[in-house]
Amino acid sequence: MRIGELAEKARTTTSTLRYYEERGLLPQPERTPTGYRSYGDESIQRLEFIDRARAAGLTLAQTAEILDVRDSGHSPCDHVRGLLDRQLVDIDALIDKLQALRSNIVELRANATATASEPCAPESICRYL
Amino acid sequence: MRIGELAEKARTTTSTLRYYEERGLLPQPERTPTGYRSYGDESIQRLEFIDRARAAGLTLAQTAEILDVRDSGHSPCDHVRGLLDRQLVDIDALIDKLQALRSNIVELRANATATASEPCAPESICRYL
DNA sequence: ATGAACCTTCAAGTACGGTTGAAGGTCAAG
DNA sequence: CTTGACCTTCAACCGTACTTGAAGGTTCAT
Repeated sequence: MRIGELAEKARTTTSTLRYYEERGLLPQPERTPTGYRSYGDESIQRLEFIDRARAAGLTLAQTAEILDVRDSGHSPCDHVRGLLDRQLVDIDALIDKLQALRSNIVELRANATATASEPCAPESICRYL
Repeated sequence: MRIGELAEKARTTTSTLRYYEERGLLPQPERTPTGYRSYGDESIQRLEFIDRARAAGLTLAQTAEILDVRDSGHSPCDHVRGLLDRQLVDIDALIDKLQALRSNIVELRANATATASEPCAPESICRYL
């Protein structure tokens, strides 16, 4: 299978596949005599895994780590559990931060409505902020 | 006031101030005869405004827009209200997305715990994802 | 044998908000 | 008159995940 066909089957682009290879997510594939990349069907599974990892919010670097562990013959499962745990902590912190930001904006917006009739002083630039 | 003093008063760095100038958030300041930037006290107010805009999640580009309106002699308040409204919509969408991601991770993690004793098949890479 | 559609590499650009470094000029104190 | 802290410009770098473009080679159908 050449790169275009794999890209289509994995619903991505050829540039992304070359990029994944460069980042170490895909192994260097065999080449045809004229230098074209040649992939086997297992590449589709691998790309589906990468997709699931992305859906779990893992970065390409984290995903590459998991694949490295698997490629070196070990089970990456302990590592994956650890990553998922850290993901949860990080995401909760981010949500908290966004909710604080949201509260801030809601308050600013309410204040802006309440005082909409009075003009802002130029030196304050805009008192709604 | 030279750039170092302003940076200290506004709790930032000289590089950031030069960067803000380049991005159009700070006007080009007067210069001393030897080329040093020379700022008045109003620059502190302006930097505090920029800080509040950042605290409301506005980008430097949006903040520069507001300052442009004010600098051209108009009140930016209508514009600011619009920006805050859009901020709220965007942030709500982002929170929703993160909560969906969180649910996904929680489910993956629960499944990982439940099946921790069974080894993962190599071709699935890791079935926890 | 020609043209479309595919493939190759390598470099650079995208958004975001700065930071870091090099190479040099200026200011105030001792 | 020297030392150290300050200032100048310009360019390149950070992380994230790609995309875009240039310049060229290959494959396949007609």
